[in-house]
Amino acid sequence: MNKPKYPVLTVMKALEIIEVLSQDSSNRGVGISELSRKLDLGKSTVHRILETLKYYGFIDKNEETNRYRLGWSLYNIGQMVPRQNQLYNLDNTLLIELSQKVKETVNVGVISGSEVVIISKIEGSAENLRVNLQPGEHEALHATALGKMLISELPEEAIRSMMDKDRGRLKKLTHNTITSVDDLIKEIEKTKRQGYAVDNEEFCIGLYCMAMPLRDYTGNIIAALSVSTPYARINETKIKETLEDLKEYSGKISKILGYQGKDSRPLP
Amino acid sequence: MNKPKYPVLTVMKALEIIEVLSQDSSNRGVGISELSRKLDLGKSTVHRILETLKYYGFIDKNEETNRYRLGWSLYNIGQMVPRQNQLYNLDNTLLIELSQKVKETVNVGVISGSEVVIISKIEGSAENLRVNLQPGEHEALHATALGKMLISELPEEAIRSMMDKDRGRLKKLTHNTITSVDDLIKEIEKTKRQGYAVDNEEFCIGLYCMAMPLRDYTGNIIAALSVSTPYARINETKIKETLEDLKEYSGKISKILGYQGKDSRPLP
DNA sequence: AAGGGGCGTTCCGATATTTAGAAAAATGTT
DNA sequence: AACATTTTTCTAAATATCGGAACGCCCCTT
Repeated sequence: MNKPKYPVLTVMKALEIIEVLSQDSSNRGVGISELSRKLDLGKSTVHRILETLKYYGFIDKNEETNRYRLGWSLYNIGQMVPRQNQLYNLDNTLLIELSQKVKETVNVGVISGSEVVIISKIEGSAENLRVNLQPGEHEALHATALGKMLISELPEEAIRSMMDKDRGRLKKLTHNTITSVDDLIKEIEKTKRQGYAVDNEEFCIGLYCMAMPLRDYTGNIIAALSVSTPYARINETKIKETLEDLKEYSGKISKILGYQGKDSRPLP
Repeated sequence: MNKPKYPVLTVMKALEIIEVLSQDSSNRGVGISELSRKLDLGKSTVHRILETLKYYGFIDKNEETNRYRLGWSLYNIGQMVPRQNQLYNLDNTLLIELSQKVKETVNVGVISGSEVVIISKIEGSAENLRVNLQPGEHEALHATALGKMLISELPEEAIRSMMDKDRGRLKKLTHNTITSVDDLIKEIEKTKRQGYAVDNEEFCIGLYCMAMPLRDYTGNIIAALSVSTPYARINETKIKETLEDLKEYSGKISKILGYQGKDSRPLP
């Protein structure tokens, strides 16, 4: 991010103090002089800011040791962040943008039981040929790109137990549907390797789908984002472009959901 | 808490902005004009502060809607708070203080499996007669004040299943030990009502203990604090005084651990 | 299409606030 | 007990903040 045009220096100092305190691994707290040295500020300045932060509960002062550490209001406020940035609160702006870019239908789905549920759908702009999945609809995990993506990071055993098999076979929806659990496991392996899932007329004849994961602040896949295209419009370059776009937007949305990199789960 | 003597007004404004954002239940974010009205600040002022906060990731701006909400650094920093204030990082100052006040041995214990583990011990100053429990030692839950306190808020079923019974009886350590699970349940009820637990020569002849809960930021009992006294030194007034002191210090420590009152778990 | 209201953003001069430093008080160390 | 280090108080100088005014933008109404 670029610097603000008119930064408020005093606020910056306060935030930097908070940052230093948050990096304190000694767990003993940090003293005024230490902060003053680290941030190159006058001791009295640091003192004044610390007292102000303390008044709001953002930091605590240990009266015995005269050291400061993070306070519980920061914890409480921090807890509000995921709640304000949940998937269901997301506005559709990004989805609409993506759908306009790829000119196809865009879906967001989550796992519910052993099915995918569509929680958002933006219709593609190419209007004559499109799929009609409505938000709230449940679909099979094994036959959709969303589904494959959603289960891709579950342990193999969990996947096996989720599949409600009909005499050991998965429900066949088209001639392309993967019906053997072992094959599905292999497909999931491939999905994991590639980082995206494909449904090549496995759910519905004439429909090609690609999906990528949406991760939240824990780093887990909590939803998936897909682009559904009529098979007729599919070709090498379109696939490549769509995957690029999917990557961009799944990344953007994950960022809003708090995903911060490859392995964002806080250490124990 | 009392106001700082020399508050930094600019920082206060920034913190108040954060507080207002954290109270936003619309999940749509808050705009500049709204903040400006709520906090009675100039729009440009709010704008400048928001941009500064954004630069540090403390808040996020939705470029589509021009609204601001809490940012993920606040979440990350918030996550550091419990880690910096864990029970195990607690300095012993308060325990030492308490032990000097009551002139007896003070213990802190947690549940491990179906036993109490002593994680801190401060020896009493009255030196000739004292108990010798070392930190790390495991003791029975049903025969100690710490143990009773620790299980006091568990569901009855959990307590029953924790008690490893010897033919339906609890291990008898002294003639006072509670050996029937039903009696223990009744004792736990009493403990809950009183808010403190007692071990009246149930663990060891000649030893009287009182314990109170240590709660963390979730409001749960994560540890217990006890005072152990040789039976010989026990009398009505001493019990009363000790309970007062235990109350004061268990409160103080719980506060450090983030406990914020009767029901501190943040609302949904 | 034009006008009006709301909003966010830029910029600037007045001035109120912050700042550093010095010094006092408190704390800890030799 | 004297010293060294830290925190806290206080003040005068100056800097950085503030709100107002103006601009541009978007949306809604007329």
